Parts: sequence; C-alpha cells; structure tokens
Amino acid sequence: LLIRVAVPVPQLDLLTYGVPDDVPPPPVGARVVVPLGSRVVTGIVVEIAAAEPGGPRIKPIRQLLDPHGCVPPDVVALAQWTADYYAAGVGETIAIVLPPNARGTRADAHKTRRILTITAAGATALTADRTGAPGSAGPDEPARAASDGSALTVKQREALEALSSAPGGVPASELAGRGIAPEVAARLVRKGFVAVHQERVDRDPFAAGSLAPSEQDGRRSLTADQSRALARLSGLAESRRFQVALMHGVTGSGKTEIYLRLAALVRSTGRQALVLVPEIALTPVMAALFRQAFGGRVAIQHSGLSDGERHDQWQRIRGGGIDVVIGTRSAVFAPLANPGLVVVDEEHDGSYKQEESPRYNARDVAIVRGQRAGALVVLGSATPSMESYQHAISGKYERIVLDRRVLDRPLASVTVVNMREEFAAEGPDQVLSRPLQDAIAERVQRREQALVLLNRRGFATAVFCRQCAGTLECPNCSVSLVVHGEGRARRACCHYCNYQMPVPRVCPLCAGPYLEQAGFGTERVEAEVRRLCPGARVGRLDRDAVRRRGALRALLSDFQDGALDVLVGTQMIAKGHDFHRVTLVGVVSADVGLGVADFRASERTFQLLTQVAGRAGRGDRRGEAIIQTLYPGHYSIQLACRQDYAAFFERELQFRRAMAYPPFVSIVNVIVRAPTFAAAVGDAAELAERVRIGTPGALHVLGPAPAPLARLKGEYRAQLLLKGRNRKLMREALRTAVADRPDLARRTVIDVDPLTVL
DNA sequence: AGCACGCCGACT
DNA sequence: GTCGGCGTGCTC
Repeated sequence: LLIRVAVPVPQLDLLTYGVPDDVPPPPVGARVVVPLGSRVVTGIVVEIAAAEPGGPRIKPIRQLLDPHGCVPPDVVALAQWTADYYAAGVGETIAIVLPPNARGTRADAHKTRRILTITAAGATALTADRTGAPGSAGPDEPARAASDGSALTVKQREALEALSSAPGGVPASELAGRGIAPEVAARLVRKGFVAVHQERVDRDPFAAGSLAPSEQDGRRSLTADQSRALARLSGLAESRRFQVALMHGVTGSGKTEIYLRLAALVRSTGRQALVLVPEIALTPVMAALFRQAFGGRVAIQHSGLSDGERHDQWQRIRGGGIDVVIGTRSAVFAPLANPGLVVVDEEHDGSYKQEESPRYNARDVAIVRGQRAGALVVLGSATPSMESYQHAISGKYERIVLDRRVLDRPLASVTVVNMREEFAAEGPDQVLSRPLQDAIAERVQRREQALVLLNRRGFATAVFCRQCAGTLECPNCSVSLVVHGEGRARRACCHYCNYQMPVPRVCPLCAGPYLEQAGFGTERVEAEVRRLCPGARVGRLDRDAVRRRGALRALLSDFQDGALDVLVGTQMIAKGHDFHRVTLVGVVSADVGLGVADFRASERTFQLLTQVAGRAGRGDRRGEAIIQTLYPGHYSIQLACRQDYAAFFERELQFRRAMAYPPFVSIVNVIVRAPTFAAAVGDAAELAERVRIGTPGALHVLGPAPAPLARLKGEYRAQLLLKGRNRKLMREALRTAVADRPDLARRTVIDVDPLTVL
C-alpha cells in the first residue's frame, strides 16, 4: 500500500511512502512518522495508494500515529486548495491546520489531574465520628488510635469535612490549600474513605480572564434594520446552500447580535458556526458574548494561546463537542465536521492576509470552505473591501445593509484640521494642532476619554544631518532608522530587521555635529500629550508597548476602567473595542499611508479613518473626531469625514479601472531575492521573460524593477507584477518558469492577491 | 527548512 | 596535521 504524504518542508511536494503489511491502512488526514533524508519528521496523509512511484526508491513509514484519523479529510482538501491557489508548498500549508504539538510523536497529550472525592464509606464514618464523639477531640489532644478501623484522627476528620463540602471533589494540587496533608489523604484513600480518579483537564483559555462586554444586557431586542437583515440571512442559512452575504453595517449597527442569532439558528439544524475576527485582542469579547448564548460549546483558536490550550481546544472541536469556533486567520482551518455558517467579521481587515508563505487570505479561504460545506458565509464590515463590495453590487454576493446605529446614536462629528495652515501659524514643529490640544484638555477636565491615533511607531522617524543632508540608514535594509526613546535612552532602530544602534553624536558620513531628528511617531505624541495636559493619565498602545505578554490586556482594561484619560496608539486602538467613555478621537496625521505608492493606499486610509471615527461616541454622549492632514481635499479624507462609503467606492473604482488594478484584474506580486542587486534584477528579468513567452498576450508582466524595499535584511530584491484575469494561468506560468531552476524558486516570493505591493 | 557533503583558514 | 567556516543540493 502506498500513500502520499505532506511533509513540513516548504519546497517539497507530496512524497510517496509505503505502508508495511502489519500496519492498518492510514486514513486521509492521519499523521505518520516518516524518514526524510537523514531526518525523521511527522507528515500528514493526503492521498491513498494513488500515484505511481515517483522519484527515488520508496521508503516505508516509521509509524502511524492516528489509526482513526486526525485532520478531517475536507480540511486536508481545503489546505491543498490553499497551497495550490497561493502557489505555496502543500506541507507548509498543512502545517497550519495541524493541532499544535502534533509535530511531536506522541499520539495524544492530554493533561490530567487527580481529583479526590469522599466515598459513601467515608461519609458514613464522618457521620459516626461526629455523633460518637461530639467535641471530645480538642485541638491539642493526640490523635486517637484507629482501633476499629473506622475511627478518625482529628486531621482525618477535618480532611473528610473539607471533602464533603466540595461537591465536585478536590484536585490533589489544592489539598495543601485546604489544610489537608498528603499523608492524611493517602491514609484515607487506603481506608476506602476517599476515592481518587483521573480527570482530563482542558486548559481553558477563557479562564485567563476576558474583558467583559461592557454593555451587555442579555437578549437585546432588534432594531428594524437588524430584524430585516436577520430575516434575510436566516432564509439563506436555512436553504443549506452555499451563499456569500456582505453585511455592510456602520460601526455600532449591531452586527454581532446578528452573528449570534444566526449561529443559534445553525446550531438548531445540527451544524456549527465558524466566526473569524481579525485580531487576537478581539477574540475575548466575541467569545464572551457567544459563551453567554452557547455556554461551554464555544472554542477559540488563535496563535496567542499556549500550545496546550490550543491543543485542547482543537481536540474539543474535532471531537464534536463544539458548536461555535471563534478565532483569527488560521481558525479558518478549524476541524469542524459540518459548518453551516462562516462569519468573517471586519472582512476588509488586512490581518486576514498572512504575510509569509503560505500567503493566504483567510477571508477568501473562508468563502471556499463555505462553498464546499454548503454554508452561508457572512462578510461583515462598515467599510467593505473594494472586491467584496463589487461582488455585492454585481449580485454575486447577497447585500445586506445596516445603516442605523443601535439606539440611533449619532455618528461622531468630524473636523478636519489643515496642518499647512497650522504650520504657518504655529511653526513646523507642531505635532498637535490647537483644536486637538484644546479638545484633549477639555476631555481630561470633563473626566471623559480621548483616543489619539498615529499610525507610526517610535519617537522620531529619521535622524538627519544638516551638514551633508544625509540620513541615518539601516546597514541591512534600504530604510532610515527610527529613533525610539528620549534622552540617554535614545536608540536608532530598523523596523524591518530589528538592527539597533545608539543615536550617534556626530554624522557617521561627514562627521558633522549637526544631527537633527525629523518626523514623529507615537512616542513623541505621548510625550506631547503629557506636556500639554500635565494632570492627564496617558497610555500608549503600539507594538512596542504591548511586546510583554499581558501588557495589551492590561492597557485595554485600564482604559476601559477609566484608569487612563488618553490612549495614544497606532491602528491597534482603532480595532473593534467598544469604549463607552470615549468622546474624542484625534488622528494626528491622516496622511501616513497616503504618501506611499501602493494601489490600496486610499482604500486603507478611508477604512482607517472611518473606523476610528466610529470609535467616538459609543456611549450616550455624542462623539467628536478631529483629523489632522496636509491634504484636506483628498477624497479618502473628505469622504471618510462624511462617512460616505458609496461615494468613496465609486471614486476609487475609477482609479482602479484606469490603472488596471483589482477588482478589475487579478495581480500576483513576485519578489526575487539575491546577494547582489545585479543578480536580483537579472534573475527577475529572466523570470519575466519566461513568463511572457509562456503566456503570449494573456497577461501583463510589469518589471523587473527594484523592489520598493530594494534591500532587506542584507539581501537585494527585485520585483515583478503580473496582471491578468486568469489567476490559474499566472500561477502555472510562474511554476513552469522556475521548474528547472530550484535555486531561483527558493529565492522567489510569490504573492497571489497581495494586499500591498510594497 | 534542516542536514548532509564539500572544499579552504587558524589551531592543538 | 585536524576543527570548522557556511556555499550548494537533496529530501519519497
């Protein structure tokens, strides 16, 4: 018997192994331990007895870990589809769907604990002891000898009392905490008064303490909008046919309530729901809501869980004890038997795209999963991606609109501050404009809260020499170093390769003494807010601030509890969280991201500004947003202020059509790495030529050009951009182009449907 | 990705 | 004379 196995090696396709006669035939999805070169690895069975022996001589598998399967076959197939679509290796893709720890060779690794419970004999003895010798055993009296075998010492009686008052028994690990010595417990066990049994414990990630939903008053009644949406979506879910619905609802319109009710409906038909959220930080809130409705039959899956927690959750899902899975990107591969509903919340969010191989977009994989399962796929967003909205108006997706906020709360009022005028009036060093300063101070005084957003980390964005006009650059990457910290603690850091150095006192190029810092990031904004509002309690939320485990949760709950007045941060503060005391959102520079030459720059800016403005005024007080910009007339900014999605879509669509970008064409971004610039460009040129020859006229190949980051981590990079309508053709052309150049294949990064070409 | 084999510098 | 640098090449 021959099997085809996916092994966790990026460049390898399926490999064929033999199954010895004394081993049962492995099912698809089972893990097998196989020899690979001089190593031994764990792979997944993908096909049975299929292919003719390919390549060198076939080796037998070492061990079959799961005679009854592990990964469900349809999830294996989904991973295969993903690998193919995104031009990635099968093995590295299947590695995502594996339960953690599965690389190890143990078939199962459940944590268990010993539980002690009082037996019937123990209860009888305790009663007899109480009635037989009331109060006769003083604290100092020596323990009575157990002459008849049922008499109890003081310690034993205390232990039995403690156990009898614990209905579920007491875990062995907690005995000491209840004043029960281990030798006492052991004696009681020998007497038969106490029973010990092993209990499997699922390490429960919920127990880690989730942020409670702040305004949770049980079953809320639905708005008219919500009822209409729910009625239509329920009809689709009940049809048991595949359908995608785009739920376009302004922030605060109550999309989550609809997910909850749809999940309940789907559960009543015996199927499960899969709910994807863009960020780990959003899972606890979503999970808490679902737990209220579904109790323990809710699992979460994301990379922030410990291996043990993930493993337990995975096993519970696969075992069929779960109705709802909530998770981030990789949860799209959760081993649910029969999903009837797949929700992708904030579907436009870039976090759904994995920025390393396999470069899949979980939103799109979710749609394929829904298609194969005959499920309803609900994409929710206040600012849908251009692609999804296009499908919705073309009728390919069902379009559901929620344009009223619950309780009819008004959207924030938005003010745009033209920073050119501010600079003219206040000087070019202005970080916070007068209107924003005043608005923050006012919030602090009124004990309300403010969010201040700047999508750029660090203190200063560059170190600049006034003498030679040079800037401090990373030695490994073609970017300038960003200053972190102030005073003595200043360091210049590369945001791409993590290179760091102290900020020099003289220019390393010309030895000139006139080094200046230019530009600013979140650290500088934090300092400015502290300077302007001395009494204010200010926190900062960005990747640097939450590097420590638990720091994110602590910051968010401090802000939620009102222990902070102002929270400064990157886009991390713009996502999801429902802060009810926030009445001001300030955007320090709406232009970060607009200046870059990326085809999605306007879309991202519009989404970010719209989302962040929606953060203000979720409580009963009206919110205000102040947006600082150098381009007050830019359509992304103008239309985000008016929260006019439809107008933005039309405007942006013109640009995409004119420049031939998605959703009008599909694109594949190709980066070729090499030790020298010439080699990178040369290889990219050869690749481009081969693709052009292989597909005459069917697609456009742009490039080669130096990649936007021409040098990264010490390597040079050249870029190609493929545009066409047929993704399959593009993938195949690339595949054949590198087929006889394995070295080149290894240095080539292929990104199908990139979110950014930078 | 690992982990081999493989061909040239500074050490016991 | 060896130990070891990491440059190519293979893994059913």
